Amino acid sequence: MMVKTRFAPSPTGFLHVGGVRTALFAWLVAKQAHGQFVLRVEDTDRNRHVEESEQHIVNSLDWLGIKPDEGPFRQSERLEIYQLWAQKLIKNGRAYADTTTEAELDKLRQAAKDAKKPFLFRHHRPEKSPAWVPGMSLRFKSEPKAYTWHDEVMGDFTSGQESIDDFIVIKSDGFPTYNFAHIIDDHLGGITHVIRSQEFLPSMPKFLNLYDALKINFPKFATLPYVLGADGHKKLSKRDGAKDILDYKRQGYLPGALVSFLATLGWNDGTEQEIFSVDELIEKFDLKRVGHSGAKFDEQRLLWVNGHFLRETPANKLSELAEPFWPANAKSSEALYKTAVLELVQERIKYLAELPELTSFFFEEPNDSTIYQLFTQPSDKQLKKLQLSELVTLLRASETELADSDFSLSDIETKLNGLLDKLATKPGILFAAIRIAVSGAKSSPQLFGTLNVLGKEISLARLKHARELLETKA
RNA sequence: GGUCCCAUCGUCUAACGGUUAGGACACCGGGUUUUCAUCCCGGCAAUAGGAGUUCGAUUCUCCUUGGGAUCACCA
Repeated sequence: MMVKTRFAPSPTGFLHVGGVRTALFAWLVAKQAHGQFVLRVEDTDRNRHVEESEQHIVNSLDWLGIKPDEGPFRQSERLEIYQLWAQKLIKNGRAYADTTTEAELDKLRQAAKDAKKPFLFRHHRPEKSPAWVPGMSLRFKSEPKAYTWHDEVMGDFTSGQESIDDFIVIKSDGFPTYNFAHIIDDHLGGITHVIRSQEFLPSMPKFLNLYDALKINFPKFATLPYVLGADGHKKLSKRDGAKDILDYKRQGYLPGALVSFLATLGWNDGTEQEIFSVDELIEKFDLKRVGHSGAKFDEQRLLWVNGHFLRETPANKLSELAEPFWPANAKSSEALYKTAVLELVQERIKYLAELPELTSFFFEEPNDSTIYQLFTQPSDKQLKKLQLSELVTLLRASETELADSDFSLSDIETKLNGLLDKLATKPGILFAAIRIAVSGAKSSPQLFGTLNVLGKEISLARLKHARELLETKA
């Protein structure tokens, strides 16, 4: 039988890393078995429905390369199907119209709570209920029994009849509940592996009871532990500030990095490998090696993974990816120039949205007061010992020396190393001074490359400008 | 409260019942003869507690503690 998995989000907002990981694992299971992956939108709650949500979910998965083979299906478009199965249930005496009001329900629940007893609706089943017609809610008539089942991740479970109860299958608005619809859709869709997060585990017995009533065979189940928020120990949720997965796209994270990071959040292959390509994941992923406990979402680690992927990206590909991230004043710059700049910062950039702060001085003159401040209050210990007049001398000498250079990388190196000997000064001093003059930044990419990319004209002009700045203040 | 799930460095995690409890992120230190970064080397740092089974327990069992989920006409 062909393996078929699904991801079934409800369109109530954006997708966050927790949801994405569930989708990823389901997708990996399908791809590994050369099976199919289905996207199903569980839009049966009209109150919580968010219009743009479905498109957002599709876009998110698409960005990550998690492409559905089928779907997106919408449950809201399959109402007749659920009606049909509901009738089947009624015919078999396994569902009844429920006319209990909300107030009555509250009262029953409160009474159970006061008595410190669990609330079970089946203890309050009406003796006889009216024939079910649309506009009424329909409740499943459970037949409590013990169950034993296997979970591909968590192992074997047993449950007693105390955890089985009657529950609503069709709401009074005519829409099915999750509890009902997902079972029918999975069955009709030929889903072989139901992979979902932990919050559904306590509901398993009642699901199983419904499978039985519907005469549907159990699929395989796989329960994934939670992804937890970084701050607390609670499951990641939008309420607690979980980020939209597309925020990572906007920040210049690479989909491959997210995928690798998310895959290893709760799973590993037993080796010491830390970074995985998608192909490796498809080959190596194994539900049996998914951990049982929740995993905190650690942005630091994601940052590291992303930096790794960024460094591995070929130059031409990186240029393409970086295009939307350049600072505004880079617009008029030539592609060749930007590529050269990018090459210089590639090893230090963690996410592409850092590009402006890392590269701004390549596109605009550094700020005078920043330069002045860096010279007068340097963080560098060696620089700190120098008088302004000494700095002026260093800068002037650099100008003279570089005026003769053809500004090739090797010549810049030769000239400046030569100057080091001439002035009998330390690289830590001379090069730091040049760096500040030219970049107005306390750190920058390697100096010779920076000068080379900036070019002779600009480099010399900035050296001169910085020197004059110091002279007027000296 | 009932039911259920979980428990190894700060974090992600590894360890056929036998290891100096391993790796990675973060942090700290050193090196790669300019800074930062990369890369390399090194350091810090963990089996929640208690019983039991066993020659031997991170690993199996039970209890305690702690954390979490769930008990909706939400999914």
